[in-house]
Amino acid sequence: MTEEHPPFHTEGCLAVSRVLARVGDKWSVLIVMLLAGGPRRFNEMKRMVDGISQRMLTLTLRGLERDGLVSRTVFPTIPPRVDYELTPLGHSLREPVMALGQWVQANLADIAEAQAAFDRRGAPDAPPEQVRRQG
Amino acid sequence: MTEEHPPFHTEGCLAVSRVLARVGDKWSVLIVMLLAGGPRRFNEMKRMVDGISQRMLTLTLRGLERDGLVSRTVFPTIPPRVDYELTPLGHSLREPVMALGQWVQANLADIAEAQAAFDRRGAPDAPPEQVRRQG
DNA sequence: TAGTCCAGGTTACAAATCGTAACCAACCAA
DNA sequence: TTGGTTGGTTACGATTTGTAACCTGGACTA
Repeated sequence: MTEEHPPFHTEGCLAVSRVLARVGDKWSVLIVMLLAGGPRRFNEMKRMVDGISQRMLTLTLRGLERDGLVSRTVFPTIPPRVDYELTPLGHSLREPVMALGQWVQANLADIAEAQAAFDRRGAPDAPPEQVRRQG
Repeated sequence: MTEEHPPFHTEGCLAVSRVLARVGDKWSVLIVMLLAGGPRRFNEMKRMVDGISQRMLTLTLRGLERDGLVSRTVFPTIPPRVDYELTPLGHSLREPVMALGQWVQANLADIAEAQAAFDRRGAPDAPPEQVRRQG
């Protein structure tokens, strides 16, 4: 006990990680970047994000809307029309998300290489775990 | 046809979103931030990240190791000792992750308020999907 | 001598989530 | 009447996540 609470262990960091997991998931990022260019309709986005299903698009948009990052506007026409748009909060998210995106792009090769090396190590047979330090 | 490829739809953005989903998941972020302070042992991390299970810690660390963000050092002692440490690549990730973290912290209140408003609007007795179990 | 512990993992199994496809509502065109 | 539109929702199988139990293997203990 009397354990000093590490700085990353505070509720702040926990909340951060929760929100990060939400805004950082595969589809959310793509949708935020897509909406960064302006409001879009549902099916328009479905076509653009190619690979996403109606269900996942709905769920992702609901999540973003719930977090206040995206606004949803329904036009009571037939057939229905629904516009999605980044809120100011959503727009402010663009910057850090793009920073992360740029990091990924800049290090994509390193990551791919590390993955290949890791898979090479683990796949063929049981390689000896190398001890690099003394304990 | 009107099949113009939108800018965010390139393979680059797809790879970015894939890696982002990996490094941006709930546990990975906490672990990267935790290891930012220096190398740690397995159980030490398990205690610090409170709420994570052995399995998820193992899986998350394996994923980070595979991506070249974390290095794993085994000491062949009894009982065993394993140190995890951020690689230079992992350290370089700190910056954009913390930027995103700062955005989240700065907008935590807005997000919470938006969530509350959304839940109030939508379903007084049908909460969407938030944490239902608590440890 | 057996029993227990430790650290770090793995496995078995339940619960939640993702993904795919089908269906629905309301109205218009043919 | 049938078919087509848009924006969803539901059903259901496939992944992924989470929980709990077990394992190793020498040291400590009774």
